[in-house]
Amino acid sequence: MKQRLRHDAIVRSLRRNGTLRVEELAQDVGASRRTILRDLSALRDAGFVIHSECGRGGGLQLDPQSVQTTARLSVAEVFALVISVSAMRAARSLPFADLADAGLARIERALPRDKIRDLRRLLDCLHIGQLSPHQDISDIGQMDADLLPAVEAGFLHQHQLRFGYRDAKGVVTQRQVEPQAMLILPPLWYLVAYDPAREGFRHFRMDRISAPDVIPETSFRRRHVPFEDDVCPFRDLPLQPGTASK
Amino acid sequence: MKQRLRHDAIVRSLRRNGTLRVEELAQDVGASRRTILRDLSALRDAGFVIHSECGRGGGLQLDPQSVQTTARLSVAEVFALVISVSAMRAARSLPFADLADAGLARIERALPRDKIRDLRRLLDCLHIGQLSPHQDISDIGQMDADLLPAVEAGFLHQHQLRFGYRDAKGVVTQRQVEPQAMLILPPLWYLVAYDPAREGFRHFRMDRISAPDVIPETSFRRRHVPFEDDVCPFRDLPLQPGTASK
DNA sequence: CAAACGGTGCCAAATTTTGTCACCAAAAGA
DNA sequence: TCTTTTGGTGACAAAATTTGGCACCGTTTG
Repeated sequence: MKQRLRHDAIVRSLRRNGTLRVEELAQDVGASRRTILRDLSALRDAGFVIHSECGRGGGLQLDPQSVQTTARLSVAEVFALVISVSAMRAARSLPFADLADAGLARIERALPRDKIRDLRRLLDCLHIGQLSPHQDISDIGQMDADLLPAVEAGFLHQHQLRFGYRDAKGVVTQRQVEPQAMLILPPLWYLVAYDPAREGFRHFRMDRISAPDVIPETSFRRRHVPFEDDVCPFRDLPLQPGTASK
Repeated sequence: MKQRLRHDAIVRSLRRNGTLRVEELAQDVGASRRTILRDLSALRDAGFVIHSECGRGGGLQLDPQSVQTTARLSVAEVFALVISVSAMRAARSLPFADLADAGLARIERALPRDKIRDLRRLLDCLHIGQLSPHQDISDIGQMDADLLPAVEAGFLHQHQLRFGYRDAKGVVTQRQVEPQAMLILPPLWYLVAYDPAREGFRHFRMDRISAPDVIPETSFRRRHVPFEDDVCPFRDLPLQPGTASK
């Protein structure tokens, strides 16, 4: 049997049986005592907490808190998760915030270095505030599936975005703008951008943007965005406590 | 060099160099052409999208969208992530919902089977609604760190919970109840439980619960919880679209 | 057609993993 | 104190897996 599979089998067996002796475990997964001991060492290296006691009545016990899963995530998925959970925390509706943060931190640590930098830069662009109670939110639409990648590319490579925008009256106009920030006024998300043609900042509701497109030839500098007083940058919220430690 | 490490090296090299021929890649990571081809096959199995073109000017190219991370998460962390992102989606403030869901689905698939069942049962206990605008939310406190594991154990094993509860006037009473559901009225979270001593259902704000404790000897049956009309079970929301497919 | 390139099957050589055995350390009884 | 039980380590040969080399196939491009 392959090493990896046996490791999984050991974890399963320990979880099922509570406490086991090495001999029993060896018989259970069909491997020798020595191999089991080697595997235990590897599993402990991998982060599983396995208590063991010598002598009569001794045995092995897997700390149920340490049962782990390995999941493969694409970078875009990680971004989405981080931003979603961060927004959740920002909205202060979060009894599981610490645990979720710990999970995020672990996911984040697993990212390649340059992607971590990208993620930080994206989070730098995020701001959050309170929606005015007078705002009409009855017509929230679906966001364009291509919007996230486009906005992401726009932010990270400082490229202008072109898209169609349908305003509150339903009139669609073509825009070409410099993306400067994203603003969350739950439950609405806005793209805050500088429009060179109109020489000023504009807020675009993200569910009203259609057919977004990155213009690779373009480039621009980041500007100071004039936010309202009650808008707070995401990075000022205490995020990912796990990243600092270790 | 170990297989796993070489696989990582291949991904790194492809990401660095954009497009490469098999020969070049082999030289880069110090392995033979045949081994590289075998590794490529394994990587594709593992979910990496690697484009290849035959003939002159051909070569390999890693789809940057598919760059993946493997993260090890504890089960509690997965629960916290799933519940957080699900709540996010329920609050309808979610431009990245689909991606985050896909990530969650992948994480969920990686869980051991019985833990998936536990997760489903936990989600079954979750309900969400709208907080009345008259509610005073100025005194939201920190949730007890022991509460989540206790509530989880209570739900999953049908054990009663004992805890101290501080009501709106600041008076603390001892309770021993049957946990029946969790109710989210953003930004507040409530434990909905049946109190046998008082013969009725009670809502407990989770940030006002202290010193929670599971009473393992006890057991109870699930009851039909009388919810308000605007309260909706979590499971009725379209969750984890990825889990159904495949 | 020939050359450049990715991809596959096969098999012996290289490498890693496994099992056996001897032995140590700690805990629990007798 | 002595014996038994049980986790843990080192060494080494046997077993299993991985690797490299080779021949060969299919596709694309000039």
